[in-house]
Amino acid sequence: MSRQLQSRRAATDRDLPGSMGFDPRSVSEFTAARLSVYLRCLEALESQGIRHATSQALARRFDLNPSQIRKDLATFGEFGVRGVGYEVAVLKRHLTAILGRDRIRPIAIVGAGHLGQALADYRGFRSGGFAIAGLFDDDPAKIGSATRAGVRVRDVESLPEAVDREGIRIGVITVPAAAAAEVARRCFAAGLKAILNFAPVRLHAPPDVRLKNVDLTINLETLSFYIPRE
Amino acid sequence: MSRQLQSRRAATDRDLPGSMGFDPRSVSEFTAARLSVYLRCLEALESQGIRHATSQALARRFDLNPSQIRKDLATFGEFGVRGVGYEVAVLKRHLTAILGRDRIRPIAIVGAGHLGQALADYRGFRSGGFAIAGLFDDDPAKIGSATRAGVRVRDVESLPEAVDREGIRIGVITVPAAAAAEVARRCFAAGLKAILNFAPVRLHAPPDVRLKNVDLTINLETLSFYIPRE
DNA sequence: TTTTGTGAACTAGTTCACAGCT
DNA sequence: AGCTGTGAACTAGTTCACAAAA
Repeated sequence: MSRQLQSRRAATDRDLPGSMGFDPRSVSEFTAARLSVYLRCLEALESQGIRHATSQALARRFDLNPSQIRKDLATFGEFGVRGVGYEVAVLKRHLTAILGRDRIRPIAIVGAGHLGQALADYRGFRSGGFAIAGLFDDDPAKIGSATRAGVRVRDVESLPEAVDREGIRIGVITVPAAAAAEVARRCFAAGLKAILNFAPVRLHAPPDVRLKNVDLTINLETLSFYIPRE
Repeated sequence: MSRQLQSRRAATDRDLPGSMGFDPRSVSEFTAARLSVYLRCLEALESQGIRHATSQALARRFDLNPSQIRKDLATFGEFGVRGVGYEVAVLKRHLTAILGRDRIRPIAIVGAGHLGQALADYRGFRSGGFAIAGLFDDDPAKIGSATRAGVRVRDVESLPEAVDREGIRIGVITVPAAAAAEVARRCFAAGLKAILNFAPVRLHAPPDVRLKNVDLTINLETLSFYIPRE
């Protein structure tokens, strides 16, 4: 299964789920994450005035295999020219569309603690094509206050309305572990379709919501596992 | 290759690299990350007074397969009792030793921006057995100041000395993209053996240093890739 | 019985190697 | 000649299924 995308069709076909010619669910998370890396790289190349790149040249920048890159791209169409390589502008345009980077994606951050506030102020999100549409909390002491960079903390009760009005699809959970399950439920109920969870608990999402856990403690512990003990 | 750990040896053997009876390098990152999840779960079970658990019972808590758990554990020894299951205290003790959770691991955070400060103040690290040994920056305006929770910002020039004196092995990089490569070099030179990198650049580390990238923008973009576009 | 520990089977992800264009 | 696109081969990770032990 899931081979239906490997066929020799052009990227402009419009006969699969949605309006984009491919079904994202059949693309592995590894591939999706690499697309993001490729796009970032192409933006850099373009700003350096480089108009043209081969899979080999791209592969050297990360430590990746050239066929990996070609396979990843082939999932979505034929963007290269045999014997020549890829035109930076063309490939960038396609990846931009594939990743939805052509519009600004509003995100909601739930949990205005240290981490939530830091993320709300993080400039990398804006430059990455995201916008902090709202920072929410349920603590009356925090609601109405603002982060260092001036993002106002809103009442989490107003989340559904904000999601609705501002077309938010993506939520970031930065509440303590104990509150995470309940907050996740609120996010699902409000209509969010993707959740990045920083709380140190495994949440489980309904089938139409994509969830990714970024557990900082587990990341650190995994790293430290590999340090040789004397 | 790397099958040498699957044999029927007991967990107390001391004949492999280091002093712990197994070579961490031959353990996959997936397995290592799950060990951390298991240990956290066992701590919870123990505090609830539950003395005993089967792989099936553990598997139900996350959405994992019971044989996955048994295989993960079997990498390190035979900790269970056939027909019965695992004794929580016994398994917890072994995982605690395997993950090095039996001592407090000092970490250095380099980059005292929003994110670095938020991480320095994050209580989850402390409760997870880590201690913020130092928060470093090269900006004279920041050096000497303190985070909300009172962590002092130190001069990054003093990193090697701090690493040496305080036995720090783990570094967290939270500087802007442009500074990351140079900061990483300083971390390697100072003797850090594991790096958690939040800067949106792929760094490459010497072979004796373990590096993990946590790129927040790529995480968000990967998530948003799976949201159905109308 | 019951449940572990583990080869065997399976599935997913990566790399190879080459046919097919330019 | 050179590089893409892609089946085939390979490698890593997961799940199955059952012998071994309590």
